[in-house]
Amino acid sequence: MPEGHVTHRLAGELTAAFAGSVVRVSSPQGRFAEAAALLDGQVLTGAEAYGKNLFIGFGSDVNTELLVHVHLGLIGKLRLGPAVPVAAGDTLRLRIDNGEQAAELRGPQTCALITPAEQAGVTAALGPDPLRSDAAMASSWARVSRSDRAVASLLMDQRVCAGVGNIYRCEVLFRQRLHPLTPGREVTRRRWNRIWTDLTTLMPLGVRDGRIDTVLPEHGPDATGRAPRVDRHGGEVYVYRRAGQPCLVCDRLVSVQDFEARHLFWCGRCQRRR
DNA sequence: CCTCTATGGCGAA
DNA sequence: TCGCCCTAGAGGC
Repeated sequence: MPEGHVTHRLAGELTAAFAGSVVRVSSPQGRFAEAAALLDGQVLTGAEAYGKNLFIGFGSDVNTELLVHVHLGLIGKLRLGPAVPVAAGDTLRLRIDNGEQAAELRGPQTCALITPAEQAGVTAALGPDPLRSDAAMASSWARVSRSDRAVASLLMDQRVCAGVGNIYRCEVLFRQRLHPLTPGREVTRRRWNRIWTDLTTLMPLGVRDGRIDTVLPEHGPDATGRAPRVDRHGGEVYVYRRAGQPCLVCDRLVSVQDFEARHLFWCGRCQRRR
């Protein structure tokens, strides 16, 4: 269940564990069996993340390099751990094993064998990724500033900025005190700049910690004396999945609304259209 | 045991 | 806009 911080963290873990070594590749569940057989016994060259997309490279020769494109979707999981035998009937789509450690992929939206050219096609369709040093935020501003769509919608659009999901979207809008339904056209360049900068602050912390924490120290349990409110996803947040609970800043009950097939959370007092 | 939900995105209508 | 896809954990009975 990933936003961009998860994919980037996984890319680092995969590279650290497997880069440069010959690996066994299999698909116990069967859906990726043909491709897995092709990769089995090859060298894993490294892994790279772009937004919510993860690319795992195989092959010793640049000309014959192949990549596994993984997108976890809503429910996919990729875990690294000690190599243990696969249980019968396991839902394991992809397994990578170097004899010591194993990576196990379950429930992905995408697990496909692609060429470098196809990878370039995937990334070309994505907006700048706040977690990448090559991110050009100007391209996201260009889209936002001429859109009538709500800023909440634009933030989730991977063509606008890659890697942001529902938690980061709701939280960054709270932190910047911006109402989620503000049309992109009404977002000033200065304000979008702050949103972008905030994402480039928050998301690396998510990669480092493996969880999304967005609450500033002055609103946290240490300063306020209240109990920490850690969401099931593992982090402490202002509004995400806190509907009906008091805002950590103003005590107004947090609002929720279904919006484009997702839950949108915000504080009706702290967050204004502007 | 069943039902619901979830950090997502696609294609059909 | 809706249904659907993939899986696992939480909660209800």
